[in-house]
Amino acid sequence: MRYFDALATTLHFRKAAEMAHVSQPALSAQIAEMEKTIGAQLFERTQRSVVLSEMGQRLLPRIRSILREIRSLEEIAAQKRGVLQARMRLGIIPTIAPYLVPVLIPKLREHYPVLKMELKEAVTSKLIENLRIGELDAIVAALPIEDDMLTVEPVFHDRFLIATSANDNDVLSSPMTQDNVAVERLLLLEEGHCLRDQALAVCSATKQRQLVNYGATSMATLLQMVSHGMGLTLIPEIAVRAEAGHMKMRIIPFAGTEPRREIGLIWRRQSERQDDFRTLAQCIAESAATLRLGQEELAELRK
Amino acid sequence: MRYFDALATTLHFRKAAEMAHVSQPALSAQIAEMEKTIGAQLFERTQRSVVLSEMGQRLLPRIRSILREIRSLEEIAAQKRGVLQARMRLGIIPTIAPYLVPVLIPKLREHYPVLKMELKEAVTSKLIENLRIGELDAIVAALPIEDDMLTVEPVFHDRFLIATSANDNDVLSSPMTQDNVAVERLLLLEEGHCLRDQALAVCSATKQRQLVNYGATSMATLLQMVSHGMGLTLIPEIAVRAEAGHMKMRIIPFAGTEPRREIGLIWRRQSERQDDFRTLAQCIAESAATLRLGQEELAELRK
DNA sequence: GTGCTTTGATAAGATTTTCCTATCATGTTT
DNA sequence: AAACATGATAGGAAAATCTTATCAAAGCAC
Repeated sequence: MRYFDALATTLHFRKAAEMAHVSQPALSAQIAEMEKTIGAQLFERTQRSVVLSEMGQRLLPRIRSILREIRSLEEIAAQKRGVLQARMRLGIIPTIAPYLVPVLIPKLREHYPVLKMELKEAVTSKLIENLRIGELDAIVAALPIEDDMLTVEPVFHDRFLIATSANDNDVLSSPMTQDNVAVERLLLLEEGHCLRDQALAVCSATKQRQLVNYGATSMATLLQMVSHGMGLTLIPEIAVRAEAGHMKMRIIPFAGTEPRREIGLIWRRQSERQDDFRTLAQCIAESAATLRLGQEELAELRK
Repeated sequence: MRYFDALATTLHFRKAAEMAHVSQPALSAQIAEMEKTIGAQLFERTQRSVVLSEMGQRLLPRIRSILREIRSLEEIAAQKRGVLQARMRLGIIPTIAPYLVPVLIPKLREHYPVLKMELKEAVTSKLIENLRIGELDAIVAALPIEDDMLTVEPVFHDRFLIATSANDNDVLSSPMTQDNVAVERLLLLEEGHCLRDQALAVCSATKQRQLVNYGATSMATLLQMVSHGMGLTLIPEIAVRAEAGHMKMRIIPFAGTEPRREIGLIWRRQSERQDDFRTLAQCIAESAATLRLGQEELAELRK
């Protein structure tokens, strides 16, 4: 049934097989087997395309419903054991994971030693896909996320600061505002990262043509570039201590209203593990709080 | 899940294994496996008894619902192919099967050559059990049957006649009524057959103490006994031609209002194969009609 | 057309799962 | 005490499922 669901979703044997984590022949065989026992075609394979047959259309909602019920069953079972006692598969976006995880995991280990955490790092769109198909139980990502299937719980705010080279004294001359960011020197993450879009939104969108078009693959490489004087970038507060500590860099807060991103925990609306998620959200909020910078720290980073 | 359902029903490993058609160790292992993956006890095994744990109670309705949905899925698939195209597992009580089947099967074969009929012969209570747990799709039995899970469709009436030895001339002296049946000579089927109870109901219940307590295992043996002068019995009309034809026997209709049984087709209320069942009921009615006796035939049998 | 890519089906062999028979341990009944 | 009933365990067989490798057909580039 999972294979049927996947194939009905993708209408493509290979992609469905990938989604179901099996080889394409295995999926083919199972679909063929299913059609045999049912005694009718479920999919019409015209050349070049796969389409649901009438029978397939009729059965699809039922099968989806069954799969949903089974998943809910698993969740109830997990829930029954107590808060955060069952395996939790958590997705985290790459601009949060490396900073949050080292704080969150020990904290969880301390309070919930039985909990098995499985982590996955990917960009928001991938995580949402994984969440929807039930391969993840929850994800940590930047808001807003709007999706009827999902419940979104805001967890903490993460302000943006400017990271630039230690030699760069220009940024000290006047208070840093969103308008006077030197966009022509702005370095960004590669496409797909929400932080890239947020950075563009923060800095005045009018000058975007002048962008340096590079696209770093991670926060760490991006800041490596910054520290080597190749430009400046927005850095989320939670990343500062980990990244700026051992690099020659200057970190400048914005003047006035500081731009920030809101980070939330997201799960499937019909999930039965509400308590788990609320508890987890609380832990994440506490972990994030420890990553916030004090005044002295900020002054030091400003050099 | 089927095993879980069976065990929750029987609260007994052996009986559950039997119901699920597997060996007891197989069921034990699967339940143990299920408890392991869920991480909690599903059943509490105190000495001498098996009880659903709280977790088990919580999961039971969900699992039943899933099993029900899966069965409904199969039925929809079967139905979609057209009327009476999918395997039909039919249960028939022993006092009908041997007479109806030889007429019904050829008829079905003619009109629905693709149909695969699987027949099972057992007493009503066994058939109902099998129907409820989904091992049969429908049953043919004597009414009344009252069960919230089931739908009952009356199909035909089958009157009772008196069968006695060919030498027995007493029965010819006066018109045969329900009151003057020689109950002390009445032979019956063994316990469990509904025909036994019906025969007792037909003949005045006041004299039941005088019963010959034998209990034949089948209509054929019963009539064998009758033809050897060991007594008399009630014979359903549909059985007469097959049984009385080659035996020395006298068949006498009741005078006045003839006692009869009503035969119905019964299926699970939630089954999706309504059309199949209506069609099948029609075929059964037609088959039964061919077993009805004509006037001349009756006269001949009276000798 | 000839080669190249894509797509789903097929084949063969390995792996995993599930099952069955036989047996055991424990408590119950006679 | 002996026979019985009940669920767990062990060992090996059977069945289902998966993976890799390969194929055939169709679309596409040249």
